[in-house]
Amino acid sequence: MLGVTELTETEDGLLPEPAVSEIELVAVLSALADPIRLRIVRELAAAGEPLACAAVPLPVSKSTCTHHYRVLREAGVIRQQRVGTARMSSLREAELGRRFPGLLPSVLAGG
Amino acid sequence: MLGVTELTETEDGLLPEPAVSEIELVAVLSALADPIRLRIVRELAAAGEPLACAAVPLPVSKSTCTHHYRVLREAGVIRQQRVGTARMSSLREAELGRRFPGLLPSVLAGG
DNA sequence: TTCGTAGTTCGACGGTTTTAGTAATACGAT
DNA sequence: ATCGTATTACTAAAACCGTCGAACTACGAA
Repeated sequence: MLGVTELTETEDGLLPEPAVSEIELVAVLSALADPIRLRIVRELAAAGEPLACAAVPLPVSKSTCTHHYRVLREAGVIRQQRVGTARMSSLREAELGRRFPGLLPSVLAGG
Repeated sequence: MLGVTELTETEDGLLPEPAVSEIELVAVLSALADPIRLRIVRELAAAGEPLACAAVPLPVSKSTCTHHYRVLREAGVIRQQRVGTARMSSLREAELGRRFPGLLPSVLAGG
């Protein structure tokens, strides 16, 4: 079962995410090609530590917010973990850098 | 009128495109977040010289093909110029590199 | 146990994107 | 002039995406 994405939440509250080798370029680019998701990614990068969804102020409803975080997670851009009632999200910066070197930095730097 | 995108074709057959400063990150990412357009961009990068639309074999109809080239051009990723009956397309590699350093190389390198 | 907080799921709506077909245009060659 | 090639424009259908509200789950605190 090596390399297969978990379909259900693991015991430690980690939500399902693609393995590094499974991360697809088109999926990552699609995930990043949205102003709100880009903003989330930038906040996470700036924070440098896991952030709760609610910690990033966004001009959309909660359900839309959930949607955007899921797109990012399923693309392999972020990781999400249940901690109590919160979902702590963090950038998969190193893993992404391993799969697509230079991509995330250039996006984060980009105006 | 400096820095304003031309709305109509210029005399030398150059099709309307955004100025470097007008190129938007989200637009570029959206443009690249499609398998067919990514393929076009890769072929153009590999060729290193302007290519006619018809020179890149694609599994879609001609009109769809036109559409994808236009998306790339309007995002500022490629340049298109009429040469006789053909539209020669080329990557705006240097300009893109100036606006978003490292972005295109990382996308081209990515699996 | 009851309440509040954080977030999800579901169904729907509206707008955009992708797609193809058909007709039209521009040009080079005959 | 006419023909073939390359490509666009227009139109219309299908698929996709971002958005919301309402109902729901899960957890911690009082």
